[in-house]
Amino acid sequence: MVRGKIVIRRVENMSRRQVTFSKRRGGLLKKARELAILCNVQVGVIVFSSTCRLYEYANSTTATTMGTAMPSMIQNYQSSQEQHQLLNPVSQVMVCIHSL
Amino acid sequence: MVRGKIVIRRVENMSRRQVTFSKRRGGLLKKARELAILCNVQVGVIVFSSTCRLYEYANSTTATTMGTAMPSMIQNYQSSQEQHQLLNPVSQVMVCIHSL
DNA sequence: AACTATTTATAAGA
DNA sequence: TTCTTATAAATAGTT
Repeated sequence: MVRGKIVIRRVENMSRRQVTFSKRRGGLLKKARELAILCNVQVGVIVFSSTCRLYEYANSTTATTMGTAMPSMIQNYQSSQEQHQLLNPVSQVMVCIHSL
Repeated sequence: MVRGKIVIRRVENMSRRQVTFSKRRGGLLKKARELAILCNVQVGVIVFSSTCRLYEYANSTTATTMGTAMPSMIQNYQSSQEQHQLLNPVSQVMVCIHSL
């Protein structure tokens, strides 16, 4: 039962954080899918867990092959950001080593 | 007032669709931000309206310059996709540098 | 944009 | 991890 309002701040207890992550990640992806369908818009969501596991949702308003929605979304994003990227070049990479 | 459950299906009325888009888009971005903070994970959301206007949220768990979170997220996404192609899912290895 | 009845999400407990 | 349930949060239709 919800005992009261929670404050939006990092959950310190690790196992509680894991449970919250699992629940809210599902909720976010569901909301993303609903927004895409209801409003006929392009939506992309990327989530990396603390162990760098990837969770994602992406749709396309145009017909595409399975699994191409996110790359297409990223292309659209980069196109729309071209001018900004010229001003703010980024080369940061998060390196991941994790046994799965 | 909500008269009953809605079916997740494209809203046909244009002005209602616009209102739904505005409300739910805000809700989605808020949920994304909450997930990132509560669970200390990397979250990226991209939404393109039907007029191709961009709405986005992205955070980074490592310190980054303003406005670099989404490009960083995209790089991580593309890296993780490359690794999926190169490595067998069974023996995938990743390194995770992450602030906890 | 504000209101509010209802649905939906979800925190904590089992 | 899944289910339950009380309560908070989101939101559809109205104004």
